[in-house]
Amino acid sequence: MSRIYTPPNGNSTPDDVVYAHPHSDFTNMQQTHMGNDGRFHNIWSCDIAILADGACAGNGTNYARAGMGVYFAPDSRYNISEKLEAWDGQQTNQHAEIRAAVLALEKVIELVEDGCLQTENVVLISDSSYVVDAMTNWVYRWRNNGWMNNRGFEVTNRDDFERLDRLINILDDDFDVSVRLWLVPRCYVQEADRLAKDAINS
Amino acid sequence: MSRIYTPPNGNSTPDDVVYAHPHSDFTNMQQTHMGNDGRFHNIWSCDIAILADGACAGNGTNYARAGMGVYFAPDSRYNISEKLEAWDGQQTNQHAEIRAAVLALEKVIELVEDGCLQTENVVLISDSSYVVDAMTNWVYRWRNNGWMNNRGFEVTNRDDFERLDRLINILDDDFDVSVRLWLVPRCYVQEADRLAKDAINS
RNA sequence: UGACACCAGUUUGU
DNA sequence: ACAAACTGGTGTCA
Repeated sequence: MSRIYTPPNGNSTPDDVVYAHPHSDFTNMQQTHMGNDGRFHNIWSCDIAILADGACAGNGTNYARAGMGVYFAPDSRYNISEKLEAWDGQQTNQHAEIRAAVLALEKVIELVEDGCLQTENVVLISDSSYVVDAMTNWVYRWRNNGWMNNRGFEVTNRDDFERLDRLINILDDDFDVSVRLWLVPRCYVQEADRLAKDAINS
Repeated sequence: MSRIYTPPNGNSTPDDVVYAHPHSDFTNMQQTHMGNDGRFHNIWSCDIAILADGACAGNGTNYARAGMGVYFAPDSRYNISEKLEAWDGQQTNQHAEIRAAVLALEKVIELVEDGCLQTENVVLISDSSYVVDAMTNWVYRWRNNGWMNNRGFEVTNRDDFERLDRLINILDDDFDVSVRLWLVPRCYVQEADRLAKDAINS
């Protein structure tokens, strides 16, 4: 199945589609359930949408600092605001964008394994055509050509792209969760952007 | 004589060589002279350097639009900014690059015939190895093999290559002007690039 | 296979 | 206004 998410109405925005969906907000959930860790969690059996965004202060300079934001819902305990550690790869905007998507799907797997989330469809929302195009178009070529870009060099951030690709396949194969990506304008991922920037300034 | 220009110091750039040369700037010229057209022109007796560049918006698409830029000096009246007309051949980057060189040398001949330029050495500066290699290497074979490329097909843009080749020979034979070509990185032909792009967006 | 151009698009920043 | 980080493509030759 296609990894591209297309909203029911072609012109729909996340505001229309996600927030109109009663199941998109974890925090409004009243039902709780004791998870494998002995703590109470909300239980979901629904389609969910997640915002992922990266930020990088001083991008392109040698003092760049990158961070990732993953947003499930207002004040959700599952939201992520994480710095990209200096030892953990290049401090670039692109790297942060990919890594945000990775964190989002890793969290989904964690929640599903924990039993506190039951879902069949995840929509990963990003404003990065770099990430969305990579996972919906380019990756199929890359898998066949040894991850080479048009200029004959190895694809930058290959490790994280492979990781993201693998996560999508694992969710599909092992958990029956189909992940699709939705490319949206910047203004619709502000909550995740906030979380990414907060991580940088902490 | 070789058509390749090699700067005195192998690592020199146009910035080093051209702009350090006091005669490279038409606009600083104080002496004027009435030309054949009854108008006043600057008179030169010097070696000159000219930047030529082509641009092509949407190159490779069916809505491509190409333009040429020729740069003598800041705000020189001799600078050229010209669109490649639709009826005047293929709208491609390569075509524009060659045509820019053609326009430059046609302008030189015009100025020399007008008597407003006296020169023995012209350096035509381009960032196109396609054009420079063609005029400094490949053309000698092409003249002997009926303008065939390696794959046995006729050389693309043959007409303009022949025209350019002829201009160089005419300048040499009829005007005692030796033309040499200098291949430089993109960043050194920005002024001509600007003129080419301006032509497209007009 | 190599090289030089010419573009298209997105994000991140100062 | 500038630049960096990234991808995709064509135009052409050897």
